[in-house]
Amino acid sequence: MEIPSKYDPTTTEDKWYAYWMEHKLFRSVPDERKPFTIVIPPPNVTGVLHMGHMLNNTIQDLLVRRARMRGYNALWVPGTDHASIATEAKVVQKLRKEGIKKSDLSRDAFLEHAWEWTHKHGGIILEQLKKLGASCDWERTRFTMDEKYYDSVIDCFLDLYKKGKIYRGERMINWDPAALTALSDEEVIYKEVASKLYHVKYAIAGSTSEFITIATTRPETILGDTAICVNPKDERYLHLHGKKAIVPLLGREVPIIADEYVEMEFGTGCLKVTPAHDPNDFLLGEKYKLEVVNMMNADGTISPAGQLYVGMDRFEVRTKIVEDLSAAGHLVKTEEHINKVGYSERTDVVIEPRLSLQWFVDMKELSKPALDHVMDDTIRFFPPKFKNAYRNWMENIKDWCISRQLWWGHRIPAWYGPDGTFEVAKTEAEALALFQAKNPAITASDIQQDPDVLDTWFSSWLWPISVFDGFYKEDEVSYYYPTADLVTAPEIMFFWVARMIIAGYEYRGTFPFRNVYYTGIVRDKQGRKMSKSLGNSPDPIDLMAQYGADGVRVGMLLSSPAGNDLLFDESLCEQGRNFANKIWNAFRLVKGWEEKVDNTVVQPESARVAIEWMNARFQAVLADLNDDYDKFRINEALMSTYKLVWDDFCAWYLEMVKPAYGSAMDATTYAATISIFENILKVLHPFMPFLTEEIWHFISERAAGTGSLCVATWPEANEANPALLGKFDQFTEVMIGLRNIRKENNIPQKEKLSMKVKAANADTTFDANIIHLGNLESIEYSSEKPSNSFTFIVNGNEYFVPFTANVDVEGERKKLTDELNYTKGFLKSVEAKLSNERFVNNAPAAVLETERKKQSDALSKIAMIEEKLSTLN
RNA sequence: GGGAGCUUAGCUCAGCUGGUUCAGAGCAUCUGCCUUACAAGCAGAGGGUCACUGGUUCGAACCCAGUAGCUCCCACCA
Repeated sequence: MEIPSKYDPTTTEDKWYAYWMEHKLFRSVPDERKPFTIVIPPPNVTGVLHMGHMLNNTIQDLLVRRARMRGYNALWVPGTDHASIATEAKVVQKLRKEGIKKSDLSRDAFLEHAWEWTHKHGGIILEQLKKLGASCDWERTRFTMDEKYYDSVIDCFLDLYKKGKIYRGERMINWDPAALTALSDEEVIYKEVASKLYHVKYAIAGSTSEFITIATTRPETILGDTAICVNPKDERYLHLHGKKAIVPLLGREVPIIADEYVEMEFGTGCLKVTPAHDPNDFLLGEKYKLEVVNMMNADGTISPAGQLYVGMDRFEVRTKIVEDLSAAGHLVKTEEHINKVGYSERTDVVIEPRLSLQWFVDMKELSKPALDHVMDDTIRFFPPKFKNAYRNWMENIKDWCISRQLWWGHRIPAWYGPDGTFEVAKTEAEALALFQAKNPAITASDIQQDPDVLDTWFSSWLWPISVFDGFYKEDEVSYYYPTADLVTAPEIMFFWVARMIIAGYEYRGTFPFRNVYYTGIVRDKQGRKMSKSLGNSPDPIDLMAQYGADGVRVGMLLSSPAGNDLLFDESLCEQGRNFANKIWNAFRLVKGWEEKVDNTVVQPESARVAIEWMNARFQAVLADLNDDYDKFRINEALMSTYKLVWDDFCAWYLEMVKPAYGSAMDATTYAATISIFENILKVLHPFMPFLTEEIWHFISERAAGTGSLCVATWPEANEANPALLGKFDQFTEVMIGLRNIRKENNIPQKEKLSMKVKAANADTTFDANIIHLGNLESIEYSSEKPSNSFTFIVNGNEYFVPFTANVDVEGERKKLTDELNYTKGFLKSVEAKLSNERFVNNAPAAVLETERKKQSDALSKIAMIEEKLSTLN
């Protein structure tokens, strides 16, 4: 059979993914095994795969595949999020392109479009995840608007309402004038912008000469002014307390009040108060019973209450009113000013603080267990530094505004009667019954359901429960919940992670996941966040086509410790691809031996030792690997595996057991090599599932399905034999010594050499390999020190390779002299330490001991080198 | 304004309890090799004031204080 010298992932990947699906190897149902569960952070239903997903899902797949191999009943639940505002925005945009305005459509007609869009684009991302190799149980794919899931969201609302945790209230909320909806605080992004601070003077009522000057960045809100406020301690304005000011352009008289809230140092120390359009002003308004003038419409235009500029956009008005103020002589000056302005996360328009009736969740009590159990490490954060931010947020948690003025989502189960009262109920019939209990005359046509939907996160916070229909049946949720690990981005720690923990304690009485692994942000080489608008993000599908899914997986994991941003560079994928190719070629070599196996050939000593060592080495790395996984040091686990394969297995082991060209191989060595290779494939599998599965089946016939590598048993941990590993290190040093002699003196590898050893610590374990790999005639042990030889020292043993024909004796002398000088310098530093009385008196015995050993070793080495120098002639 | 974190080789980062894993890894670079698994490879080599300043200690990349720079999170200074 001819195997190509380069690994070709394209056909392999599709073949094995189909195989895994066909044999339902990712399927999980409860059984007697211990469960290991991961729920996917559901991507937006109409989203496409980006690099962040790649990183995130590669890690999840890695964890779940390893757990599966370790005998857990491993389940990775996939699904998508309806992403109410994001999806609705996309649908609105698409309709606009077709010349349809949302406002022209009925709710039902709009939802029909939205579902159509969802069915068309929904699940693309899940198909893309399959390309990556994601081992999800696809039969369980959930959507946050599935019928049952929808029900659980509504039931959760009803439950919290009954518990008095949900209330409706008029609050200052963040209003998105483009999407025409309220946003939670977390959906507002503050950006520093260069703006202007306008100083505007207001006349004092009853005086023609007196003025008071305020400073504002939003002059258009002057239309909503109902007071002027100064600090009571501010001596500049004492004389104005209790007087009234006249709002420019409008001529409205407003009170001048005094409150500590005003900073005397900022601006003029004098603040205009617009209770309807600023959260702080709103509080002042409540405190001083001020009039509330709501001068802005939902879309950011001026309302009739503003009196002037009615119907104009808020930003046009800003320009216009400044001109008018200036013309009327009210503008004192304009300063450049940097301030922070809130933008909508989704639509990127400036948020308008707006007074409105919204639904809220009272978070104070609900969140308590969620705070405590992260702080006491019941739920562990990786890296733990995020506990700080979490605590900070949880300790200052505010009520959660959960209503959104959108159509796409879970509709709020509240109905309003003709008198404005409301009832919360699961269905309209139930609501009607509640109304009729109070007033039998009310009919269905008298009541109307709240038009708003719930915040997306009000559904996704139930994800770890509701994917198992945990609100309705126990069989699955009691088995799979709490889940094992959650892999997500720190950006959604408050949006999602914290709230899932809260819901978990509220509805299951325990944590939703044991570990939270926070990935970093995938950035480009210059450290910029990858984004569509910058165009700096490669298409993951293209990448996988180019480097193979395994190559990209390795590339993603090579340099991404938890919580650290990943500076992505395609060369990482290249390295991943090269690694895949290396493994492939190791396989080709081993496969090539199969037909050379000869039962009559006796196993060479060199191979016997090599096998023993390789097994020990494997065990040592396996121990590290398991430890790295436990600590979520994913990139270190990968690097250990990388070195195990490349350095230990390929560079050393395979060379040690490789039979001479054309020679046969003994059966024992071949079998052992296959066994080692299989173990290596197992630990590689979570990183590179496709390639390893391919080789696994090339190695031998496997039972259909059950013989798949992804359900093979993770290698058992055993003693590593550290003594042998130590001897091996010594062996490699001898080999390096020999290679250097050849290299420096241009002695071809083909030329056989002989070697003599004056051994202080004779150990012949690896001699057969030294002869084999070093291409030596022999190794002779003697107490003699042969002259005219190349020499090197390893662990107190002196190695001599007699000069061959054309030798540079001077060069050899210089080399020895350099080494001598270095060793003398080293000795000097050690002796300086040892002659320091305070060191000798204070350092622990063990440290002292090693220093003394260093000293004696250096002394004997110096003696050896000097002696060798004297034998050169 | 408050908080957290970071600064170690050209790049990305390890360095866990202060001392034999103590100055490391991978990549990149340079040199020599198409050696019958692999040039997507092999054999070697160079490269660091551990941000800076001081302190503690017999001993500091590591602990403490300060300084500088960078990053992130939180917060309504108009």
